[in-house]
Amino acid sequence: MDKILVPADDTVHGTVTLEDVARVAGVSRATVSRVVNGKATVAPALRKSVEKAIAAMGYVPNLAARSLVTRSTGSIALAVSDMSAGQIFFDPFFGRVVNGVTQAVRPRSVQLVLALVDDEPSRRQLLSFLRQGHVDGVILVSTHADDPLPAELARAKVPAVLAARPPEPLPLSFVEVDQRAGVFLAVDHLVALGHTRIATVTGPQDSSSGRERLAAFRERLAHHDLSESGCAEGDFTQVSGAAAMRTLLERAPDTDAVFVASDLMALGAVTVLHRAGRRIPQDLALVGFDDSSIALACDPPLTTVRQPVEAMAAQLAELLLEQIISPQYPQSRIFQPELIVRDST
Amino acid sequence: MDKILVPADDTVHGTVTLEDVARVAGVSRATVSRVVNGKATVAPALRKSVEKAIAAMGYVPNLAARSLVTRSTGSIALAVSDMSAGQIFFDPFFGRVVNGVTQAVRPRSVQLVLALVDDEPSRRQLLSFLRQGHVDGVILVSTHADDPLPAELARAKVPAVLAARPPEPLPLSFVEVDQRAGVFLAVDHLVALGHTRIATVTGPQDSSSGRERLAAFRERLAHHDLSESGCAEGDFTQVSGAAAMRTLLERAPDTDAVFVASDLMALGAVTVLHRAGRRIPQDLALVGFDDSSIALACDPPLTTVRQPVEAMAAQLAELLLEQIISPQYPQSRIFQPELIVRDST
DNA sequence: GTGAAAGCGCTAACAC
DNA sequence: GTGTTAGCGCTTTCAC
Repeated sequence: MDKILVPADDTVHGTVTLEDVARVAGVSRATVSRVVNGKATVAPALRKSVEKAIAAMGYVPNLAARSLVTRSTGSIALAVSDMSAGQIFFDPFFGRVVNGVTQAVRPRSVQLVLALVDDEPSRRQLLSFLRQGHVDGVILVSTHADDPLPAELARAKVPAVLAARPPEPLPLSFVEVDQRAGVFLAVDHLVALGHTRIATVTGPQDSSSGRERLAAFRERLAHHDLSESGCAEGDFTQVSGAAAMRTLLERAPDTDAVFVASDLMALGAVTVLHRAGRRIPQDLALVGFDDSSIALACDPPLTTVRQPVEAMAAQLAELLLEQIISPQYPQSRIFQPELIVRDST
Repeated sequence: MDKILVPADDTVHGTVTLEDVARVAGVSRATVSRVVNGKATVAPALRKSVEKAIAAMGYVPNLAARSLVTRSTGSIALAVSDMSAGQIFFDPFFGRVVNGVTQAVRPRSVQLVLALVDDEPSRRQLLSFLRQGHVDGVILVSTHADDPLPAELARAKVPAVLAARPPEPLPLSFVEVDQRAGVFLAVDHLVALGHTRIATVTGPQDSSSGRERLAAFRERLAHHDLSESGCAEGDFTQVSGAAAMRTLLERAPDTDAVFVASDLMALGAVTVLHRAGRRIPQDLALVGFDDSSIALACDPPLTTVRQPVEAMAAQLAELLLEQIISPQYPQSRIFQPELIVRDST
């Protein structure tokens, strides 16, 4: 009884139960539960005294107990599946995803569980974690095309949404940027500026975005009756961008413009260009992809194709949350990219 | 009964319970529980048949039920508290923290819940989340010195560890890099190179690391009988680093070396220097702090003070996990930084 | 070594 | 409107 004297702030969770509150407030557990969950059907007077008791006792509901009966946890997982998931945060792109998802779920008091998957054991661990029902669903950011995870999620019937179109059709909702339109924007811009010797630094060709961007690049060049001046593959890292640029400089020295498939790789390319004494954009123009914070870190600031990542991430959360509330047919949402012209072209 | 025929892969979590497994294996729930939790006291024959039933039925334990009785969840929170928590991932520093923590908890099958705190509501939300016991503890990365969160965590008696020394003494374990030693390394290096007109771009002075680095900078300069050539405050962002560098160039044009309190700010400074036609390191030498991936993104690659962030993050997880298993006296661990000499000095 | 039984704290019918 | 009651699926004494 003297628990009432204990200030709420000092209360260790789990000490005070619904039952305790009910006893003190002189009502039943059900009534307290109704008040806690904001159900309308409680007389103002009772509600008042329950609220008082709750405050006085520092009552905090036990999530495990609640979730045991409601079969929902109030949290979702954000899984990043990549061979080098540990390096993933070096690309500000992922920070934007985390941020977008966080902002979207916050008003609903949904928590985010972060899972980095970079090998077989960690994949199994994630799968079993999901099956144990510790989260209500999962947003999967999977970068390589042969990742078995999307298919496994579909089979496991875990509510899931993907941050990209799956390589093969899967009964899963996904969100994507119109890669093709984005690349067209970049190429058209370069062509309009009068460039004719256009090369590209591609993303890894075992990732769908890497592949799609390269295909679109070639398609658009052909559309303009141009052939590619050069092509070097990177893996979306800065170092690989630098290496690819060096290759290009060597193999196709007369290139006058380069479409680089990510801003981070473009940053690597910029450094190589500086060292080689090539001025940007006078000697060589550069267009990136993403419009992450890295685009502004380039010198000169990078012209790039903007993906509305935050909005896409929010949409991802949206789709998942809907899916969780009531199972529905998989849906997809395509976002349009935008060309951001800065000083590198 | 024909559940046995259902392939494990198709099993939706929650369908099969301990009880079901027990019935099929012809044992009691207690025995199944023992097998699942790897208790030794089970006859090999029974264990065998239980395992068979589990596999056949695709049984997955229900975490909520388990956690209701064990009062532990198998997950911890990583909370980032900052006015601009959303921007936090633009600094690769935080990626390293996430990565270090992830790697450390993975072998123990502990999950990571990410919480970004950037305003009053989100702070209250985190606090109540922690009190509800949905995680067993929290690692707090708090950047500003007047953050009430550390004290609140201590009062709430939530197992917690801090990624930096708290401004005022608190009964909480923490991990930190020896800021002073790191700055000394940087200053001594510059002095040894013959620089005498040394300025600094500081971190925000409402953050402890920002303050400590500035204080150490001045202390070490004095030790060498030097006075600072200039001082401009940034907020650890690239943009602020650029602005601060511009200020310095204007107010103290004869500066021949600058200690910049973070790599990201140094990146901003580099750009400004290029534009101003100052060569690095011939006209002006630059030393950063952190050794994040940004240091290599600089042109020239940045000499910087390396914080062993991954190791620190792992230690943080370690301390928290120990704390959770058995409450102990708060401990602190100090890590030694290291000077990484590259081409900017 | 194994099983029976008692809850963990909560929600949701269902009566009143 | 409000209380009573019956579990949710699991772990864990405590007998056997």
